Parts: sequence; structure tokens; C-alpha cells
Amino acid sequence: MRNPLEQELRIPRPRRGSPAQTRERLVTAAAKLFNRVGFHGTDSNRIAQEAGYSTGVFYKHFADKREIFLAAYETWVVSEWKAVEGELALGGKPQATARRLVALTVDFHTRWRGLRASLLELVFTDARVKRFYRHQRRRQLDLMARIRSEIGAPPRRREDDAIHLFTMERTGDAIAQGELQDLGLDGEAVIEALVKKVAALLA
Amino acid sequence: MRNPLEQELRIPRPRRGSPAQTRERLVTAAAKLFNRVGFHGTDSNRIAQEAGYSTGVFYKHFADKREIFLAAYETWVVSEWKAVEGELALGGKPQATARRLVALTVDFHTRWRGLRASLLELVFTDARVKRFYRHQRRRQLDLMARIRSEIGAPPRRREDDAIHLFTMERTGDAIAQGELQDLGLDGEAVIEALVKKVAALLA
Amino acid sequence: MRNPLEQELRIPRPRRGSPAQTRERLVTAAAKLFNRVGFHGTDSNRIAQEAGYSTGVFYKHFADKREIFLAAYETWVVSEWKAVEGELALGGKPQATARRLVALTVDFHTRWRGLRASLLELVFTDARVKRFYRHQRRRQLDLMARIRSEIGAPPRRREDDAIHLFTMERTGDAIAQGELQDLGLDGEAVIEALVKKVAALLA
Amino acid sequence: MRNPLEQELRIPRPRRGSPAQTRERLVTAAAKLFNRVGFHGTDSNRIAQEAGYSTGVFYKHFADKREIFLAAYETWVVSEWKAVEGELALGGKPQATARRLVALTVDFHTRWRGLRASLLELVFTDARVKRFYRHQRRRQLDLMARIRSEIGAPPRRREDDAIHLFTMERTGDAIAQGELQDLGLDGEAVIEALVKKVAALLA
DNA sequence: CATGAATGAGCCTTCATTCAT
DNA sequence: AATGAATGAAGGCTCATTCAT
Repeated sequence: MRNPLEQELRIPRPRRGSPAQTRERLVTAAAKLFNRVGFHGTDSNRIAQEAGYSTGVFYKHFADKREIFLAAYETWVVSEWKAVEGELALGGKPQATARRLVALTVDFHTRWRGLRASLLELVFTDARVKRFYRHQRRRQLDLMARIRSEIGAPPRRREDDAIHLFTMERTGDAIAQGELQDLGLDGEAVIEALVKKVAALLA
Repeated sequence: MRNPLEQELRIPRPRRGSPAQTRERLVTAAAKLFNRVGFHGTDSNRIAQEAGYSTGVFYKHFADKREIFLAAYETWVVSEWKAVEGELALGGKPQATARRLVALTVDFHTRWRGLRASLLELVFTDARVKRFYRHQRRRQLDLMARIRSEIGAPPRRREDDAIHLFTMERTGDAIAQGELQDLGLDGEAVIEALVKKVAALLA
Repeated sequence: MRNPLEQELRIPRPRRGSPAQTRERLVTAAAKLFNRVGFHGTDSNRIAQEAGYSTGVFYKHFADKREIFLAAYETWVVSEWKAVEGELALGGKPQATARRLVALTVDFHTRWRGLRASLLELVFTDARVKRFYRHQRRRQLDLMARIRSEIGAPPRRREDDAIHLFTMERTGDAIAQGELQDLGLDGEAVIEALVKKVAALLA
Repeated sequence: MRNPLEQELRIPRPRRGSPAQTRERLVTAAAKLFNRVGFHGTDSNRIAQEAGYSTGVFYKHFADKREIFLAAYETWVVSEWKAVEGELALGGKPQATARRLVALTVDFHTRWRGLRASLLELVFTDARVKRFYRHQRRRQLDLMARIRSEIGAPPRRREDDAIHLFTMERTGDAIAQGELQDLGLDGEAVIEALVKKVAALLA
């Protein structure tokens, strides 16, 4: 509590609720902090505080900070998958679908930029995070193969799909982190290029 | 004093040497540790110890841990640039050059995998690291433009070059972190694909 | 919520009962835990859980953990006194009575070993526990004097009785804590020696 | 730091010294606190503070509170053994030696009363403490046997020696903890009785 | 009477950093 | 230039205790 005013301003939250609700609030607060100051800049007491609770609740729901990171990560992943599937379900021309998918990716990478910034280190450091991360990649690859078979597109090597995903991911981060802007590059042009790549896969 | 053995095993002290030498040893030790356990997993006392010095030396050469990270980062970057320029100077067919460049990238990403894993978070967290990182990207883009003009290749948008760099970087990390292996993908195939991409730029 | 299994295994709730019954169940649970992991190793939430109640019940019946310790201690003391009086009432030859008394002491010290292990520290730390402990000693000394007068044995100094009690107590603990066994001593021989001492007082 | 004045009054200690000196100061401070408020009443930051150091030093010398307890315990044991051997070396009539030994025991038990109060619980709780405690007992039994053989006294069962040690130990604690006084018993009479017991073993 | 979510003081521990020698 | 003991802020985590339902 660096700033004593902060305390006064904090919105008092209901002191009781279902464990699931509390857990969810904690995860939301954690995600917010991770996205603001990264994993290592976030402290567990602060997470509880930010969620409107006192210190102790945190450990009623999570064994440690890694665990809530994983939960926040999962929240993001689940919502992103849902959004992706929503876009795919909409159908339409490949070009339009691609544009929506890229916009969605950029949007998610932007909203989760802090958590994403910490992700690689945690994947490197923490076995559970790594496992989950790998699992997502597998799902992404599976989805790509499935879509292709559904639309009757010619098969493609999983290796090429992986490279595509790496490109999307890293470029999405670059946009989210303001790298293009810092380098005086045209964000729209980059997005257009991505859209073209994705559209090619959907044709 | 938990582990008395540690003391025995301690690297013999290279007491007294030129400041530059000391600094270099510290950076080498830091890089080694960063690459083994990441930035946050590295203890600054341990860096000095690993370099064969006592705790205090560290702060005679670096203001803080961030600064030595930056120095280690710079070491890597400088050596990578040197290597890249060496490869380019060799000339030869685009295909062969591309292959060597990709091999080099994979090699560097592998050797610096721990530092790289921490890099994104530090770019997000630390202004100095960010500035340096951006600077490197600019140099990379400049180099790409220069090469093209030297070999008389048609000009290309900087935005597309950026995407290319993102792809190379992220894929290099994936290989270095064992992601392809974990996913049962064929590393050689991925490398071939990268080689093709790079070769196309050199033609 | 670390271990979801724990919840499954939880003792079924004996909801609703007379206050006295609830209290008794709590004390029993507390005694069990104290004897397993000592006073400081016992979690007050756990006591209620072990008794089949929810956290809050505990503080409806006891002001704090010290108080339930005192209650458990009292339970033990009461039952031990009852047992001692039972043995004494049986009459019989001094030798036989002594043997039964020693067996009883060893038995009680064994069953209450964890609580006993914490007792000295609490006597040192907590005034209420100390007062109660002192009170028991006084009762023991009084009983010894009374028995002697009843059987017409020659009077004896209270100081010598006290030493006798210290010997019995500490030796009982040693047996209960497995000290004799750990030292390769013959437990039976020790018990015989105690029996002889007690018998001498009853003659 | 319950009492802010305490800080003002604290004697500033030299900020540097040999590790051995620091360690010793920490152990001394720990012993002091253990003896005042028991093991569980002592906090590790406070130990460092009491020794005139800051928080961190503690963990440079001890892995945790248990470890420094063991060290303090060892300090006591070593000094007590030295004192016992000193007394025995003095020779003299059994009666006089016994008197000095008993005085010494009472003195040590008094000075280490808080640590002793926590000892039983830690022996129950902590394997290392238990091992050390058992080791001391074995040494005591060995010493008793040795003395007897030296003075040509008739051999005696180790079991009986053990009971003697239990009596001495527990009675010593009772005196140290003020139990006799609280019960209105004559401390001198108790001491006389102990002296007689010890003298009998030395004859 | 019982529940169990929530509290929050406070202990334990780490580690980047300082500074007397 | 080097040493390494010492610092102390900062977090991590626990658990006795409270209280709204």
C-alpha cells in the first residue's frame, strides 16, 4: 500500500460469497495485475486486496502465485478459444473471417499483454505452465487441421502450421506491446499482411 | 552457510585483474546463470561467486541486476551480429547463406534460451531493456534493407521484414525451448521452411 | 481447498445436538490432535473439522485454543484420577495395587503423550494452565497423605512425596515417548523398579 | 517491536565480526529469548535484533528456528557437561561432590528453564532434537557407569540409572519453574533429598 | 445452534544492495 | 580492486479468530 489514499478509494466488495465467486474475483484481480505489472511485479497479498479481500483468502483458493497465474492463463485461453470458435462459426468469406480472427488475436494479445510478457519465462521456469502451454499449442494445431479438412482445403504439414502460429503469436505480441509504433511501422499494413496469411489458410 | 560443500567447490578466485577483465567475467557468469535459471531465478550474489569473485564486486561494475542483464544481452547481440555479418560476408548461393543463417539463429537462441525466456518480461518491465531491444530491431530492419539494396533485390516494405523477423525469432525460440520436440514435430522440416523463407529474401 | 480429497473424507456432520455433546466432541477431537501433533501442531479449524463440525463452532464453546487445551487436559486428569481411585478401591496387597497403579500411569502417559509433550511449555507460557497443573499436584500430594493415614502408614514429608511424583511422571513420559526403547533399556525392569517404589509407599 | 522504546534502548553492536562471533551472538540471543518466552514465543527476526543484527543474518547462519534451538540446546549441554566434569574432577567426599552436583543441576535448570520447557515438545516434534536428546541421555548413562567403575562401586543396572536421571531432571525442572515454591514445599529439603540420592551413587 | 467464508496480524524467508575493512 | 558480513525492505504464507448468513 504505497499510497494510503488507495485504501480509501477502494471499492468495498461484499464480504461473503460463494467460493467460486471469490475464486473468480481473485483470478480477475490477478489477471489485471499481471497485465499491468507482470508476474514478478505482482504480489499475492495485493491480488487479494485488489479483489476486495484480505490477505488470507488467496491461500484458501490457490497454493501459490504460480497456481493463480495458471488459472488466469486458463481464463484467457478459454475465452480466446471461445471467441475464435465464435468467429469461425460465423462463416462468411475467408477474407472476412481472417480479418475478424486477426482482429481478435490482436485484441486478446493487447488485453493480456502483461501476462503474455511473463508467459515465456514461466514456461521456461515452471513445469505446470509449460505443460499447459504445450497443450494449447497442440489444440491450435488440431484446430487448424480440422478446419482444413472441413473446408476441403488441401492438407498441410503440421510443421508449417506451427510456423504460422509462431508468426501470429509473435506479431500479435509486437502489436500489443507497441513495438510497431515504436519503430514507426504501419500497424495497419502489418495487420493486412497477417490477414492475407490467415485467409490463405481458409481458402 | 547451509551447505559446507559449496564452499569447497567454489571457483578459485582470480583476484586482481583489470577492471575490464573482471567485468567480462561477471557478464559471462551472469549470462550462464540467466540461461540456466532465467533472470528472476538468478541471485546477484551468486553471479559474483560464479565468476570467482566476492559479493561486493558486482556492484562495483553494475548498478543493479537489470544492468548486468542488459550487458549480457548486449554480449549476445554483439556476438550474434558479428556472426551474422560473418556469414553474409562469406557470400555464396542464397540457399547456402540462408541455411547458415538459420543454423546460426537456432544456435544462438539455444545457447541464450534462458536469457531469451526472460527477455520479453524485461522488455515489458524495464525501460532500458525495452529501448535496447527496440534498437536491435531497428538495426535488423536496416540490415535487411541494406542487403537488399546491395544485392539489387527489389525493395520490400519494412513491415514485411518485421513480420519475417518475428517469425524467425519466435520459431528460433520454439526450437531452442524444445517446443517442436514436445509436440512431436519434425525440427528439420521447420528449419527447412525457415531456410526457404530466408533464401527468398536473399535472391 | 488444496486437497479435494480431504473434503470427501470429512467426517459426516453430527449436526444439532446438545451443547454439552458438541463440546465433548470438540474436546475429544482436540485431545486426539494434540496427542498426535502436539499443541502447536494443531490447527484450531482442524479441531472442529475433526469433530465433525464447522470452523465457527469451536469459538462458540471455547475462547481460544488454550482453553480447549485446558479442557482436554482436564479430561485426561479427571479420567486418570477416576482410574487411580478405582484401583485404590480394589484394595488387595500393596504389591498388586502398586503394579496396577504403575500400569495405569504408563497407559495414561502413553495415550496422552502428545498433550503431555506440550504441557511443560504451556505451564511455562500460560498462567491458567500453570494454575491447573499446580492444582493437580496439590491433589496428588493430598491423596498420598490421605492414603498413608488411612492405611496407618508412618507419615512422610510432602517433599519426599513430591520427588516420588516427579519420578513417576518423568519415567512415565520416558516410557510413553519410547525413550527406554531408543536407549536399548529394558522397559519391564524399569516398570518393576517403579512398582517397588509405589509398593513401598502403600505398605 | 511491541514497545518502540525498546529500540532506543538497544545497545548498538559492532556491525562486523567473524562469522563465528556472529553465530555465537545469535545463539546467545536465541537462548535468552527461548528462556524468556519459550521456543514458540520467539521469532527469528527478533533473535537477530536481540543479538544486535538485522533480520537477514539469521538465515546466513541457520536454516530455521529449529536449527538455532538445537545450537542453543547444544551450548547448554556442552557447558553443563563441562561443569559436571569440573565438579567430578575436584574429588572430595561423596557427600560434598553430590551437593555440588545437585547445586549445579539446579542452577543449570534454572538458567535454561524456558528452553527446557520447550524441549519436550520439540523432542516429540522434531527428529533432530530427539536424536540429540537421546544422545545426551546415553552419554549420561555412560558417565554414570564409568564413574562407578572408577570408584570401585558395585555395578548397577542401567535401568536404575535411567530412573535416577529422570528424577534428577524432573525435580530440577520443578525447582527451576518454581513448582516447589508454589506448592509451599521446602526447596532445601528437596535438595537435601537429591543430594542424598546422588551421594549414594558416589559411595 | 451451526456454518464456513473472510479476516489480518504476524511470522518466516529471501535477496538485491551497501559498506567497513 | 576486492572482500564478504551485514542490511532491511519486501513478500510469501499461516492460522487463530470473527461474523454475516
